[in-house]
Amino acid sequence: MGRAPCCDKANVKKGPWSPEEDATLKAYIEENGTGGNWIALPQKIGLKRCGKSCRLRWLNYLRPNIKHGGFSEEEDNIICNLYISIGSRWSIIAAQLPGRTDNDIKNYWNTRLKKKLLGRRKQSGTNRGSQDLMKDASDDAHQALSSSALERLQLHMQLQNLQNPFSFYNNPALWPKLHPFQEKMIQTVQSMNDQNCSNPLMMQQFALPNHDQTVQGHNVNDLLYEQTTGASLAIEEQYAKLCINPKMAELENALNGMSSSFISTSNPVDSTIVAAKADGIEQQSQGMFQDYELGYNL
DNA sequence: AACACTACCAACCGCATCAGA
DNA sequence: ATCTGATGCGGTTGGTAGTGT
Repeated sequence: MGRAPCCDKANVKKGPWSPEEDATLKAYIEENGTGGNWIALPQKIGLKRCGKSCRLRWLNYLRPNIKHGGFSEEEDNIICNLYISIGSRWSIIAAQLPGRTDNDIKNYWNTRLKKKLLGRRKQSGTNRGSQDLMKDASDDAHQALSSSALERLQLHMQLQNLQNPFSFYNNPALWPKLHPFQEKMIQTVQSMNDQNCSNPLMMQQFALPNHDQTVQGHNVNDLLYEQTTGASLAIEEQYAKLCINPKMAELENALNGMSSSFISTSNPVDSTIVAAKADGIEQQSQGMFQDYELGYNL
């Protein structure tokens, strides 16, 4: 069966837009608006284009006040923070950056910003061989962990100021006990690596859950995001424990009320973000523990 | 000069959600 | 409550320009 196509593919032009097409579309929309019907629009103005294509062209390129390229440092920071916080919800991120489109931000992230930020840590490493091995092993062992989650975790850790001797991540004594399954995975990886690959940060990656998962209703990356935006060291440690060890859920009582207060007060962006966070927490709190219980019982 | 490789970005595709009948 | 078409969104692809060999 399959879904019916949105337009007659055979009679629709694809590929780059010509200046004439741009002018036709722009002139019509500026004069009449979209009429609330993108599908009918191209036929109305004599364009051999799919309605979706017209919409995309208008939103991403033709509409007024669009900015292309030249992202500022401030915009980089906003994108980075929001990505860590809510993931690849480009439309929400774009809503925080006037003149930017979701497509533009997505492209910018995927082609430049991600490399700029994640590349920094790789370059600063002294043992590339170990890191590569660890990365490969991580890829194999954690196929289920989305690349988005890994990126966000890597970014988060960078933002933790890893050189800080008082950082949670630089105090192994503070780390919670790992799950036996996680221990085993780490041993496997270590055996693959003849050098000392005891980088605790990589180890932490094995233990951290998917970016959209939650611990007893606390969205993991919301918690991580709060760490990056000034939560106290004590709270940071508690949250880190929550991320790493699902059995630490009894901490929930102690943390009760904390998540709702930080979501409502400490996030600098608008209510859209707050709503997105709340939505994620609400929807995913159930699945997280089922997943972990399954994993724990393996 | 020619080829290979990489980076960038516009556009496409398919799925999810929304809105109205 | 259900169905259907329109719209929105995010992942992916393909073309092109730039750079290296």
